[in-house]
Amino acid sequence: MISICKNICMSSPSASEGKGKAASSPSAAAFLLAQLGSHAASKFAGHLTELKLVPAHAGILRILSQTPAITQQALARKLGTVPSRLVGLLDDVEGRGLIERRMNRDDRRRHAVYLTNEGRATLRKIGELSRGHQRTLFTALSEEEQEQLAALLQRVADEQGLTRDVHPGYRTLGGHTPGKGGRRKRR
Amino acid sequence: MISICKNICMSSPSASEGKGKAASSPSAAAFLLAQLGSHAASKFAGHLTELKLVPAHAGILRILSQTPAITQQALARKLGTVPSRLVGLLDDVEGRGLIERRMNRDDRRRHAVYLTNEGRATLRKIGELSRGHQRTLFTALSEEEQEQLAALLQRVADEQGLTRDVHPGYRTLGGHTPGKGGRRKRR
DNA sequence: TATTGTTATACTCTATAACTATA
DNA sequence: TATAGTTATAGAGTATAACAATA
Repeated sequence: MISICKNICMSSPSASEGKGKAASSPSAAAFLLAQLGSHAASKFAGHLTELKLVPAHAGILRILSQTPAITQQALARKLGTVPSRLVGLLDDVEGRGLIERRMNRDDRRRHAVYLTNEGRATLRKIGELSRGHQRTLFTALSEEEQEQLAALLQRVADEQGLTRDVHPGYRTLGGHTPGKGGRRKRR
Repeated sequence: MISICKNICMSSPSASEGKGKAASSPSAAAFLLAQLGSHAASKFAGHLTELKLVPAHAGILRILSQTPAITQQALARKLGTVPSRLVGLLDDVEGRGLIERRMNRDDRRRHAVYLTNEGRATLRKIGELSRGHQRTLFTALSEEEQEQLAALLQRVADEQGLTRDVHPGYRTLGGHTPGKGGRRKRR
């Protein structure tokens, strides 16, 4: 299910530039961040396959636990994606009984999306996976150092204006354009 | 050239789980890492568009500067990709005069790939971009804190067995399989 | 027969735009 | 007319497997 596909992305600017002072490159931290972030995300996705879920599913479940009865439009906005993409993802998790689309009686165009009990149980399992993931990821650091790291990262994230809930994917790092599809006009 | 495509990937497990102690979630650091890593990689790719390059190009140039005369097979291995994919990427940079494929006289199947002078100049520009990237990424931190962060990250990366030169991409985090192509047998 | 570089192909993802139904 | 959810489609990426040249 999870593929082992790799992708060329960057290479470290660690090379020998200094005049002998073993100066670690000035952009080493940025590279490390990207490299480790990729690694962390990949490992997390791997853990999720135990539950036969992909990261996007987990993101949906979590948002639903925080914001029940959300509409698909709003959910798409929160996740930073387009409503059309949500359809299939919601189909996945609804088909497995993790969420429910309930009709809104006031406006029958809208669906209110809810987490089911099974969805909540799955979310708990995801939490357990996450904790295990975190433990194995940071074995090299003491408890205190982990907190130190988290604090530094949080400050960077805040300054960079990242939201605390969701992060966009890594899809189009290659500098390509994802395709300009569109339906044909029927006659 | 660079697309703004977002991708649902994870959501933070930051939710209210503790009993009031404002306990930051145990997997917050892993999430932050993934989120910031994505952000950093995306920004770096954005900077690279100034040079009309994608991250894979930069990775190739850098490896060539460290390992001249490398064969395409070896280069592919170093980058963690398949030789067939390298072909197009090398075509890109060769078409722009940044690299050269020279015929190996001893074994005419092999190409020795070299960086040109123009390629070296481009690599220097990439270095400048990287430094600027790093500066804007870590404005929130003092010089000392940046070093602290880099040290922590490096220890994690080493323990996790990541190489210092290249990192795999973020392509297949969605848990999909990239496609089972293959050529048709002629006749 | 094995290996190097290359090409053709299949499979996948993702956003766009049209579509249906409601308002 | 406008909006919510859906579907069909286009465009692009990536690994696979066959291929040609060489060993």
